[in-house]
Amino acid sequence: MAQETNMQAAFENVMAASGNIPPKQKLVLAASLELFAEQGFANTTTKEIASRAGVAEGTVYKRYKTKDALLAAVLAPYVTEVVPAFVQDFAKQVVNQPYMTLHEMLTTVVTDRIAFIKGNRAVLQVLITEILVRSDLRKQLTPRVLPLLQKNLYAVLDRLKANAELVDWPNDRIAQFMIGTMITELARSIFTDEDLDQAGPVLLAFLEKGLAPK
Amino acid sequence: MAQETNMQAAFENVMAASGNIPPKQKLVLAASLELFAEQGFANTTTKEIASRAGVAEGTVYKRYKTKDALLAAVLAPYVTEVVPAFVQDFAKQVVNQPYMTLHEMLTTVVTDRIAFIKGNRAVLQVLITEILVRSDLRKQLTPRVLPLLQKNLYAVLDRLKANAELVDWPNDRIAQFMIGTMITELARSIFTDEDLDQAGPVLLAFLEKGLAPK
DNA sequence: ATATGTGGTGAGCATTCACTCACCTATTAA
DNA sequence: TTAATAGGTGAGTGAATGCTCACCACATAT
Repeated sequence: MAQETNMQAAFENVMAASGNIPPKQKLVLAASLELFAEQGFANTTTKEIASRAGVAEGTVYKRYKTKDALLAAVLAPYVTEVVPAFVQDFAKQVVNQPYMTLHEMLTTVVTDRIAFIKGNRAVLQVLITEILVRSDLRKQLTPRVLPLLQKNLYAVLDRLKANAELVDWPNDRIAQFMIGTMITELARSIFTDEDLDQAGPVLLAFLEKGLAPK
Repeated sequence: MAQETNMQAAFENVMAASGNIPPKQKLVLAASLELFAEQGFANTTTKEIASRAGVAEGTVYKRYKTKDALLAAVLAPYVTEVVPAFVQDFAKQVVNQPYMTLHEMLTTVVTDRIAFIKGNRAVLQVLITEILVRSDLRKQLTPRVLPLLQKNLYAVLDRLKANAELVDWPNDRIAQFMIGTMITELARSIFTDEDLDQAGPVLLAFLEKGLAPK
């Protein structure tokens, strides 16, 4: 499917952007992400990171001057590249197709996002945790994500509402339910460690019914 | 409304149980909760707690021997008292009323939970954050909450399904959507700092439509 | 050959922080 | 009056941890 291909392209962009990074530094990044997801950022020591990456502690600090910079380096590509690419990708698929139905749109969103969650459980878990803990990160992220939603998603929602295909609620509420429902699936996978393959149709049906006009 | 009264009773139980606690220790608990919610558990020092509570650092350790014990003391009453009382309270209202419709049940749940979220934003934020970070807490909590849901909520769901009032999905999926949708409202309030007063009807409508039979 | 730069190392430093302890005060018990 | 107990204090401590730095290895340029 086209959306999956494009999403993978977003990943590969990140990987390509980290092409200049020497191999041991990649190990450091990978170990950081793993440990942050397992134990949380604050409960992870740089010594642990070094040991899991199989490098000396000095190596951890060679490129990333502080532990915070390391967290930023792990999350930044997702915030500045993957998520925007993801949203704009969605836009390309959906915005320019004026006859797309609610069902078709939700199918796209759900399919896409489930694949995304599957491929990024660890990063997403770290990101959500740190968003809850660090109010500065919250304030940094909001102006980056909100306009993207407004310019891409909201236009589609307005059109569907005009066609009486979508319930007449404020766009932020509808986005809340769409994104929130997807995140319940992430939460489920964190709790149960179960795979997400079966989830698609149910999530889709729940959203489609819940967001149908009255 | 009856459910709100009962829920307040649950709060008061906690407060009453902490009746033996000397006043300065209550200040310590209150300051801990505030700071944990603002900065996260790991980013909060015992010196900060002491200073916000207006006591000496030794006082913090008089009753609670470790910082972890302090976190437990803050969360425990909610895990062992408030949440179970809350669920069983729900049971009393709903389980024994065989003619209750989906609409009535969801009204109860949504009304109740919104009030609960409003009154417990801080604790819930700390609880969710720590659940994401500490896998041990996750494993400790699951066997305490799951049976409660199964014995109380699931019975009602089964009956509604039998009456063809509720969509025929597994109970855990339905619970996921119910709880998840409520949590999206908590997330919204964390992001926007907006009050939750207006949310009730929309959440209710979304759930009711989403969970209606096909 | 020499110099320069990049990536890597790990012992060690400075600081922070959870936690302790000897002491104080006040209330209750004997 | 004395003893005992409980709550409170804050300077002090040891361990942990983020971070540095002098040094090494190797490649490329001069």
